[in-house]
Amino acid sequence: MADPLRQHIEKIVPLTDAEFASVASLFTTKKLRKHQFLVQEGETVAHECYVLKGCLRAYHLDNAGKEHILQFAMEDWWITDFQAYFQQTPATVYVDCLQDCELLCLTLENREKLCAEMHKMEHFFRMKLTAGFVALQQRVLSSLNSTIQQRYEQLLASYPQLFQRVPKQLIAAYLGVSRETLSRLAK
Amino acid sequence: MADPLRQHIEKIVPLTDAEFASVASLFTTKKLRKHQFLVQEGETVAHECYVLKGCLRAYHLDNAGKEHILQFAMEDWWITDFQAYFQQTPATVYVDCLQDCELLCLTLENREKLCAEMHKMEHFFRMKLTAGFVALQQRVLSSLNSTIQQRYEQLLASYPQLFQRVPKQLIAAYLGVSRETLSRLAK
DNA sequence: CGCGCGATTGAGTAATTTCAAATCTAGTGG
DNA sequence: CCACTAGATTTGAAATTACTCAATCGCGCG
Repeated sequence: MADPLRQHIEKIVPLTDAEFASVASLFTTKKLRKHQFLVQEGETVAHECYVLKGCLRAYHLDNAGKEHILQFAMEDWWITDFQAYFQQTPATVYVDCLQDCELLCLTLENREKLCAEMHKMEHFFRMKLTAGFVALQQRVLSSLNSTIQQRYEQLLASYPQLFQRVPKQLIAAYLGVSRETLSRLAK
Repeated sequence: MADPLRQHIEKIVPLTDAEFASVASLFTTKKLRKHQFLVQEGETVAHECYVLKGCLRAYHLDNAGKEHILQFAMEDWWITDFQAYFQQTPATVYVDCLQDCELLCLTLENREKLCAEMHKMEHFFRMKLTAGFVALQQRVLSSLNSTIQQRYEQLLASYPQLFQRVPKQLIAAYLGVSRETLSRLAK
């Protein structure tokens, strides 16, 4: 049978059945409906979550009440307020569901336990972070050197599924332009 | 005696003398003068570098000939074209010296060897990546929700030494505004 | 002294935002 | 099946902001 988490991990490190069982035992499942919050500003953040099903976003609410989207997550992605999670500080962003979701949740304590006890899993998380780091650098770079038009097209080319699942105004809040401007660019 | 690299690593994991010796043996030193390149676009990237002395920047040159600065690095920081280094693809950015520099260089092969053979070092690199990931998310967020004025002030507050060492036009190229606009904001 | 680099200033231009209104779309209940 | 509604998208026009281009200023160094 296909276990998405196992497949996800085994893209990077092979696991025996026993190893995977002990990994999986540290996750808890969570189901949330559309519009429910996984994280709210000011809360402590207990988990990072692997998305089995659904679509979420992490966003910051500024003083003027505008939402700025830091990250989307769909199946096979991870999401939380990573700063608050890793540093165990109060959340500065909201994470909510854009669709009904099923998640696998891991506490920081269990994450560190996994890393300490299974070298393979520390390797896995390091590889995931490496990819995430590079992706974020590319995002910073594209915000510096690309037009909004180009960034819109790159996003569309990279994640076409995203455009089927979320309204365009959220794409605008991710790219950092007003929905009106995005609408005019998409022509 | 103070070995900066050892102190840097031991902020995260303690090492015996023998362990540090085997870590250190995998680094090579490199000295570069101001204006010399550590990485040029199109090259393969052999090393990531820990900065012992000096100041560097990683920047992208766009079609119009404008420079967009992805990262600065000073003493106790790491720099390279991380995408090209980790993925072993041709460099897309330039890295050059803003001052005379002394670097400790590590190949990807040796990095992976260290991680495979010393669990402690894989932990070290994972922790560094975690911090880097969070810092990049914060940079993305601040580019979405803060004015240039605020980002300038935050940068000044976080890295006052940077402003002593690099011309303001490079700060502008890092923040993503023209030097004229930055000059007007700094009042 | 004069050169070169960096920083500043001014004026005109281009792009994006804001605000308001109109239009479109999907889901709901009758 | 149709009307209604809420949310999403589009359009228009004015206001704001940053950009470009050009000129000037300031300063350290040969």
